[in-house]
Amino acid sequence: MPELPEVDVVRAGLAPAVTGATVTAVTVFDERSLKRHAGPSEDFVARLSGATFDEPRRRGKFLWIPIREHQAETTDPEAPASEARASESPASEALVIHLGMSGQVLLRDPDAPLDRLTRIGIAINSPVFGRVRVDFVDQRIFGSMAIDDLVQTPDVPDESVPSQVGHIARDPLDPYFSDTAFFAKLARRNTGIKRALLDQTLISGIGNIYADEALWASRIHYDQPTSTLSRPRAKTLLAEVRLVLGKALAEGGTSFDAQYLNVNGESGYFSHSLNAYGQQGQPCPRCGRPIVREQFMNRGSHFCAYCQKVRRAASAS
DNA sequence: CCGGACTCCTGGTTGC
DNA sequence: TGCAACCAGGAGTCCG
Repeated sequence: MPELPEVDVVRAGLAPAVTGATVTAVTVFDERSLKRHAGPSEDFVARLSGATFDEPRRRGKFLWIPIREHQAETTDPEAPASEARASESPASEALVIHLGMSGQVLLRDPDAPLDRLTRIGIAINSPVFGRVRVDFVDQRIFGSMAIDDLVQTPDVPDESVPSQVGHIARDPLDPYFSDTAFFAKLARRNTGIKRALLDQTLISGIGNIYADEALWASRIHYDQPTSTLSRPRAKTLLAEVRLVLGKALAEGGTSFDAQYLNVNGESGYFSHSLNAYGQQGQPCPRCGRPIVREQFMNRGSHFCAYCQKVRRAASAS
């Protein structure tokens, strides 16, 4: 399941191909992949056709490509075409991409056969790559594409995000992420730490895999109450989160397959380096006792029952 | 505010 | 061999 590193590999892989590219054709093969688009597929196609893309952006697991300008007929017949043509006007809309559980974005030769699970195909004319196809492939259809309005963020000038991303917190690799604000929110919360790590409105980009990995590295039990985490332990956890995300990012970047122009949402896993996730029954790399798997939050939690125990708050009796 | 249940969804795997 | 049941969970919603 793509988390921040995988999504960022996709962003980085898309950037050289789509930046400055113009959309020449859009095909929606499965409307269910437009579940985050507020409108019918015809509207999606109309708003995307003729669009010119800006550099792709990311927050947490959300990815979007700002639309620099639009050369298709405006949907509002009253609007004078010349007014919307101001060359330096900031993008007001974006193509929003969420990979969900199984989404992939593939850059393909225009004549390449369609993957069986392609849900949306976008043909573009790229200044660098020429004519290519941007295929959205998604087996389980938890992912989606959408055209959404960009809205100014409240805390950083000249920064905007799609309206549907507005509630998503900054991710720990975002330069404007506030560590102290994060610690303060953790202390105020009355919930378990893994729940908090997976709460995209508190800290974004972390999914089940990297939550388990960061908790293992920090020797923290998934259900440790956030309010009982000491500041040093919370700092350690955040540092381990950044470490595990950064490491995956580095490995994902290197596994990028340039020959296929294949921007693959699942290519970034550093499966060789997993210490806890999916390692049930395997010895804990630290103490040798078996990693266990428990059902938690409707998903698997992998941890070392010896290294990672719920600790009482220091003030408790 | 919190947590649990439920929804979306299907290909690959497992089990009979 | 064949088919059904099961499994993976990101994110949103609803309810108690």
